[in-house]
Amino acid sequence: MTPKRASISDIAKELKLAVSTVSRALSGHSRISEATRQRVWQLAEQLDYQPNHLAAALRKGRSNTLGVILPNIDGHFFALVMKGAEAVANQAGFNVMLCQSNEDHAHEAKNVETLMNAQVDGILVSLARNTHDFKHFEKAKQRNLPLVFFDRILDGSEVSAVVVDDQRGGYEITRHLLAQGRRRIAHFGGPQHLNIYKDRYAGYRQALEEAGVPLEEELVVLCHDMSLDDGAAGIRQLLALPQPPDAIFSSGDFTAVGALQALKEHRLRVPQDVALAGFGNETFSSLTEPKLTTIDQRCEEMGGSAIRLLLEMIQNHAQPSTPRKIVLRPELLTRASTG
Amino acid sequence: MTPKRASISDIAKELKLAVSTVSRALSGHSRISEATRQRVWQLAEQLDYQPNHLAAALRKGRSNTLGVILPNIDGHFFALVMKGAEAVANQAGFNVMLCQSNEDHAHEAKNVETLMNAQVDGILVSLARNTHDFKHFEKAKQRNLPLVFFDRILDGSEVSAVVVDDQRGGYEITRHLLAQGRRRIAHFGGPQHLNIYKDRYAGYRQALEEAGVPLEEELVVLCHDMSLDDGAAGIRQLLALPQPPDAIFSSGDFTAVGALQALKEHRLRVPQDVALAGFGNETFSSLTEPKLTTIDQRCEEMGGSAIRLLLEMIQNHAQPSTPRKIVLRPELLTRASTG
DNA sequence: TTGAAAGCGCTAACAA
DNA sequence: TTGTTAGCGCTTTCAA
Repeated sequence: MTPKRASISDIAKELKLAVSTVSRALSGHSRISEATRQRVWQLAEQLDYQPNHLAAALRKGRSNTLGVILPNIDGHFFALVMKGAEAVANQAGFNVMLCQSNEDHAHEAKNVETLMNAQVDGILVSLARNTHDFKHFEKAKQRNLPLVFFDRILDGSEVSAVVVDDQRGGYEITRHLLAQGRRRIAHFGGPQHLNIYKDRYAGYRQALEEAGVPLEEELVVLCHDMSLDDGAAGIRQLLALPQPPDAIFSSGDFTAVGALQALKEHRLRVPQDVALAGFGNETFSSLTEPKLTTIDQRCEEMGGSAIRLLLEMIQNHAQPSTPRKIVLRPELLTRASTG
Repeated sequence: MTPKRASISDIAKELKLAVSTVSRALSGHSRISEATRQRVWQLAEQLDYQPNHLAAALRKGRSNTLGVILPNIDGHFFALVMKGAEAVANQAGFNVMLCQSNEDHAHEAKNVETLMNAQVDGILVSLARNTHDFKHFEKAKQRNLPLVFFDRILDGSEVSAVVVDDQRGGYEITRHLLAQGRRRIAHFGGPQHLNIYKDRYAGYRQALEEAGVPLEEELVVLCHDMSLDDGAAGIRQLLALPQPPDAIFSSGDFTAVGALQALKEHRLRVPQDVALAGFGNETFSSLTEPKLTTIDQRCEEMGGSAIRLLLEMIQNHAQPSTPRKIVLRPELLTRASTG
């Protein structure tokens, strides 16, 4: 029924050679006569030989496959990271196995196991929102399986990681608002156990402090899931203040857009009455009216760098090096929403 | 250095059993005494035994891995499809290997080969924009490797596929515009060699015809890549007409938003002066002002259905059934942009 | 119910 | 330069 695919031993038989010879000829080994190499390649082509990676992987103990665990794949950020990651991996001859944790700790733990069973040579991961510990990675670490985190990492864990300098992003965007003459700058922050949101908040505080503008607790709104609704709710809360803000830095673009819509409903003009900035450079951030000032996180670059780091660790597998951390510089995109 | 992971034979040795017995015990075989099953599982747990899928795959000739080829992974549609696909695959105990063709035919051909070498049990694919033939899938088909296409398919090819009823989508959205009293309805169409754009255009024509509204050639604008710019250019072209349209159905949301922006620049009100509808339900389509009427394509469902179909084909691998085509019903989302 | 043995397709050490 | 052989870890007959 199914035409049996040609194997190395088929070629060997046909050519009356040893399988090892054929294997060497195919893998471009040096100690092989030009004549046999030719014959082997020719027959391989003719039989449409396709190497069986599974067998090679089993034998070599390397699958040439990388695992990637993402909280989700819809959504701009992770999709772009994945794009960068896959490109670099493929270039290096590695396949990529994708798992989604669906923002769930338990699911994430299962993903790790799945990927280990699949014998991936390394794992790239961004943590689920409700992951607070490192337990489910310990097994992988014990096995000396290369592990790289990106974006959402666990503070204090001894692992390699690629992140964008979130604090700098928060700092630059706040400074930009200050430079526009704003003084009552509110902040929409995300869950503070996640490094990214903590750092963005820290950047905000740093900029204020440097400018000698006191931090007003009442202007800081911590959101749950950085949704549109969070933004609208935040606006309601802020407008109820005796002295509302004249600018808002939101740690996420969705929340910023939610805020934008709410502000419009309250007949407040952006940026004249309130300047508004987001974070993340989502697709839609350049489609709102006014267009949203935001921070670009170098998503593709992040994915690419992370995979490169992972590949490096796989190559140097012998000596488990000390964890490395790559910090990318975020890019401030000033647009109409901040005047 | 790396702690060697426990294998079946390790367990066998320790327990003085045959590897075959241990294998059966672990895989829940029936003909096994309860006592040994217990002993085996206990030791497996203790040694933290993790099955080596590679070895099992090699032996069984099934890798429990599916390949997915997408034109790209950024962008709402494919990301959501992937989400649905991955979820269903995982549920069924399959891993997913992701490849991006980057909208390039040659790259796509290479992806097919890569996945075949990786011994995937089936491939799910949506065609690159510049793919016009089926050659690079022939090899897979000859090998009887289950193949499912989705969304972007090749007309006339004998393969299983999951698509959304694009014609119905175009039809419903045009009927909706007609119901709003619009009569000069323009259309932004995409590359007509792609089934999706051809069908949306066909739905448009069908609705006009049924309503007895003649098709005006001058109101049909064919775009290259359905970008924002295409939308803006389209508007310029349409507004130069002696009699501009009172409604526009764009085959894509991006183009629709480009049109929206251009219309605003020309001080035309949406929907009062021109009603505007897109296609695809991109995230941003509900964030524009006014919100965009559009068509939801059931992305996640499409991915899930496609994988289910693929799994079915893998199960029934013995008798290669006739190709099946699943057609999902699109959902019209009427929002403010059409009044 | 358990065991022995073969083999999936490939690579790599050792021998010739 | 080529061949022989062992074995990666697992499943699956066949035999006991």
